[in-house]
Amino acid sequence: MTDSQPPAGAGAESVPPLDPAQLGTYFVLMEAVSLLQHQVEQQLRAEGGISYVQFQLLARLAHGDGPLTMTGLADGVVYSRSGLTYQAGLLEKSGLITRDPSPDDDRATLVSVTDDGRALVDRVLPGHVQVVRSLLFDPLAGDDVRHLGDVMTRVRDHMRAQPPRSAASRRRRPAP
Amino acid sequence: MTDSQPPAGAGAESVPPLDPAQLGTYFVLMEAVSLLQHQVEQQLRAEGGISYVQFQLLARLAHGDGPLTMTGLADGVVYSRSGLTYQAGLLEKSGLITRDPSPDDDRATLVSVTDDGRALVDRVLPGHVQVVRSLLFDPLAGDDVRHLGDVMTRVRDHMRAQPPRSAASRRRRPAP
DNA sequence: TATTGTTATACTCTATAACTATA
DNA sequence: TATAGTTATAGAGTATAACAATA
Repeated sequence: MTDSQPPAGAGAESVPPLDPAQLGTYFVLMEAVSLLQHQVEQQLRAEGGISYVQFQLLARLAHGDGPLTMTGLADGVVYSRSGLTYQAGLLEKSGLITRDPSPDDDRATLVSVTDDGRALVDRVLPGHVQVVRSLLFDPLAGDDVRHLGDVMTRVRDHMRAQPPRSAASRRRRPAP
Repeated sequence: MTDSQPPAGAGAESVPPLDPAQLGTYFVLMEAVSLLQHQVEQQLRAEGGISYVQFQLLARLAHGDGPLTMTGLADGVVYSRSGLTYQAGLLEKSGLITRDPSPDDDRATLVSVTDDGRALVDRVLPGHVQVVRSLLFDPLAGDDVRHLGDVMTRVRDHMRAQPPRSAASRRRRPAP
């Protein structure tokens, strides 16, 4: 945020580059989380036969108060309606969730975890926690954890506040 | 959520749960980065027709000193050999990289960026930087950025130092 | 024997568009 | 007209195993 240099190569000169600290932080953040994601996926697949997306959906239902609508469940986990329908279909087929019509809104579907679903989360969680602890928290001090949580919460909230670029926006039809 | 309870359902009682701060930090980290990844993918796809993986490969070659072997290029970006061959095939078909036999090691392939590849990186970078800045760095102070970079560097290095669970390890053949 | 890279194949996942039904 | 959800379908990506060639 000090002085801005013009970009070196081609491109819009209206966009100042990131300073080196920012660029490095961005790349290492993406790299570290990518590695973490990969290991976590391995653990979940090996011990529970589920993906991280499915784990998130189950965990959200298992730790929440009650059933969620499909839309409520999708929030932040899946970026298209059909994607959630697909995942919910798999989970339902495996007997981990149920889908029932909502009494309040006849358009909506209420999703609930089954006992099997809860059991699966419980079965997978210890190993999951172990992986996360040994990979993510092992090299961090308590202060680091708090600060990381604080920082990423701000980032998350900031992104959530932004109008999503392509979430609910319907595409305008070009003239046929 | 104050005192730690023993795991309710099935599972290993030898694995203590994460404390709430750790669990929250883990989830918000994954969520925020997932949102960021998604937006970044959109930008790269829209402005350059490439995925983030492809962008990483090109950027690594464009900012590095010279050609890399396939194995060197894969490092941390792709988790299977065939995955890299696939991506390299796409990039080569698009004229963004070239693959040539290595003079040093006749088994190896040396990958280089073409001028088109560099041009693409240059063309895409301003928008990329803009997205990253507005989504990730906007809500952060300079100290936050440094600390985040420091923390994630430690995490990355720690994960790299761990013996990878399934990277180069050959599967042992079960008795036939 | 170990390593580098490719191929074939199967599978998972995602997203777009069209559709139904309800608010 | 807008929203909730499903379906069909197509495309991108990944991983495993088998393979060839070189170290």
